[in-house]
Amino acid sequence: MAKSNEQEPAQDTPFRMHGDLLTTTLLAFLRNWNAYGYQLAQQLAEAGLPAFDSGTVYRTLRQLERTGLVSSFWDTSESGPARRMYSLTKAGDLFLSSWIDVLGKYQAVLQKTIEGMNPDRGDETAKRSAKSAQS
Amino acid sequence: MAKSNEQEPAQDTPFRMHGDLLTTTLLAFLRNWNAYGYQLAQQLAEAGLPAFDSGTVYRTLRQLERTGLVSSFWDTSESGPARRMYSLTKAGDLFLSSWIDVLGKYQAVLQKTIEGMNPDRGDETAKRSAKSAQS
DNA sequence: CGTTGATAGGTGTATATTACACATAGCTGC
DNA sequence: GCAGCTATGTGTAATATACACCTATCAACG
Repeated sequence: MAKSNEQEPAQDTPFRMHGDLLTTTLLAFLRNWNAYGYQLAQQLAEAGLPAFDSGTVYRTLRQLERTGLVSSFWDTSESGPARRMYSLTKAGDLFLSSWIDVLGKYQAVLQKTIEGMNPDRGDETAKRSAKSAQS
Repeated sequence: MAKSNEQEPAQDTPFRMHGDLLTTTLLAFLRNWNAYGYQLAQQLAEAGLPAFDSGTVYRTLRQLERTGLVSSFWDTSESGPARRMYSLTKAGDLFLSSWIDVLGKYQAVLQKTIEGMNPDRGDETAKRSAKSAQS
């Protein structure tokens, strides 16, 4: 007993590669310039982020609009298909700011993990089980 | 026309505060030490991250186990209710590493947003609409 | 004119994830 | 016994996502 079944290769990694990161990143882009969905989807790809489904991008933008974080209007000034131009609202800006804070906290936690956070030198070979002596 | 309906206060912010961040953070904690669910949920809270539902934490851990990123065994060495002790598998370690890279990219994007990425000085008052002259 | 291809914005749906409420069980103190 | 903390779960409704698919505009080509 007390045997951990190590190393069985992960079946298929059924993880969503995204989460609120899509929402946050879209708002971030819109903080600098107004843009339309097709363009945002491209910027996402160019930024080296994992590929997003364009349908998801469009749907997410509409949802952001429903909740008041962005606003949009049809732009027919250019030739070609009409574009729905989005811009960040004040509420969206506030939301983004708070989310950037949260993201920073996650980053801090992960950063500590990478560096090996224990001041008493983390002994790699003998992983401590739990934080033994504490409280 | 072409009027954007600004400032309508967001209805209720129906956003999940988490995403794969929970998965990633759990794996990150397990990289340093083995732990059980209750403990991990506490560490999450102590790290200043937005509160997680404990049920979600437990469910996520089981799911991580199903996919082979962590392994577990019942620990009855201490008094009190039995604990399911988790540890990171090799697959989990690899997965975590790649995810930290991805997270870094998101951070980079958001960071640029904060700093005001345009070298030509972003004029706050006159937000450029789209990346006008380009291509 | 017809068709192809790029641009642009969607929808339907099956599956996955999550928050919320609630359930179970061990153990301690009274 | 029983209240309360520890510890781990489940049921379910709401939400989110990937994948496949659809519509429409416009430019170029023959």
